[in-house]
Amino acid sequence: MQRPTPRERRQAAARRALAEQALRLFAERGYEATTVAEIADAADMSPRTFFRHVRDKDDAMFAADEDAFGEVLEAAVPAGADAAPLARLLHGVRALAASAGRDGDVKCARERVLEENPALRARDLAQQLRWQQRAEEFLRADGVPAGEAALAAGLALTVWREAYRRWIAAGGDPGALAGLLDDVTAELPAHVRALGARRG
Amino acid sequence: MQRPTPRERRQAAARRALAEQALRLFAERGYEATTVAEIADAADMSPRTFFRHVRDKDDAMFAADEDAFGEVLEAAVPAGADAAPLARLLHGVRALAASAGRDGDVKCARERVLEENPALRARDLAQQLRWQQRAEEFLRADGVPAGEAALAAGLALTVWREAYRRWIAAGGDPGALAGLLDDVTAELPAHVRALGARRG
DNA sequence: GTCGTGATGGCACGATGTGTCACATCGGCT
DNA sequence: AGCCGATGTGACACATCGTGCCATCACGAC
Repeated sequence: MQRPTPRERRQAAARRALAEQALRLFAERGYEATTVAEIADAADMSPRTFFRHVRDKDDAMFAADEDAFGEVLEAAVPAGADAAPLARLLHGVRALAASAGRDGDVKCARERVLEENPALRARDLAQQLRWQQRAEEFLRADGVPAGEAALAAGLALTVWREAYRRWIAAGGDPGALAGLLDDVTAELPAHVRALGARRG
Repeated sequence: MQRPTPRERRQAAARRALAEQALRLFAERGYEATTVAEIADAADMSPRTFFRHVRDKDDAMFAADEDAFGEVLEAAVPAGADAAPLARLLHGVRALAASAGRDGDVKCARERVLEENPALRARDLAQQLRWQQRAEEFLRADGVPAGEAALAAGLALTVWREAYRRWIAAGGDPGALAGLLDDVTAELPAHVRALGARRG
């Protein structure tokens, strides 16, 4: 977490501007109806420069978030291989909720755009998969067996996704995400217990 | 399940040919290096007709599977709202394993292609999300509350994905998928129990 | 055999994404 | 201050993607 160089600062600013303008334009006139030239123009750069900052049109909307999330998560997962893997990951997810659960209006608008555009939704899911894989590697680096780490990471992501889904459905009240996360976590045992109790 | 018309038969044959040739070409020379014109040519149709059968280049690879999977799953989920939601879904998933766990070589090749091409992986994840949503709707149609149905669907998909991942990692032995599915299911209680036992 | 419906192919077009070169701008250096 | 290398930016050309449009062809009904 050393201070960014001027170069990095300008690049980050450009990515933020692109993400903001892309989300705005996608929400206003739709994803397909928005051209790269328009996004680039709204962010004060040439179309050619647009592709220097982001990989493609989809990437523009995700350019901002990609940096922060992973770092927040990994920094908040407590070390110590004695605790349960899923418990450790959920601790990190809770910290992520505190960070991500603030500007609910923007997140709701973003979710509306994702809902209407399968290509963007797919991109979002791919990003979530990368988080899951990073969480899995994190556990394995602490000696957790591969299969156990992968399953724990998958479960943690499922809990996060369901809590986030409920949060958006409820309007994105600031601060409510953490409580929903606890709700979903508390519901896990019931699902699994009922599974084991099935037909003796 | 009425017999298909000649038109539907030809269309299905075209989609199968496209999926087969697309997977082959993507595996041979890479996704980016393969043009739509080449896939269309390998499947004996003009580029223009290519886009009549599949939405875009990505879609060519998924054109075949999209039909079967969902039907198999939904047909195998037992009705009866008295059983636990997750148990019902996992029963359907087990039937899916019996159907999908056969030609492991093709599935491994397919997975290699997905691993090397984020765009295709994203498409695959989007398809999995659609399955999850269909499973959720299926439960809700039987009176399961929304939140419970969504979480159960998410958990079922997580179990499926982890079992499938292990199956591919182990080489895709025919018939081994069902056993891995049972393994992962059996590991669920440990993760959740350890979660509850954490700090009193 | 003829006609109509639907599938196909060919053409043109806008949009996406990349290679390449030229210019501007910012930093350190004397 | 003035120079100079490095990096960022713009402009053009280009291949590919995906679609609208119309002409053509195959197949079934009569």
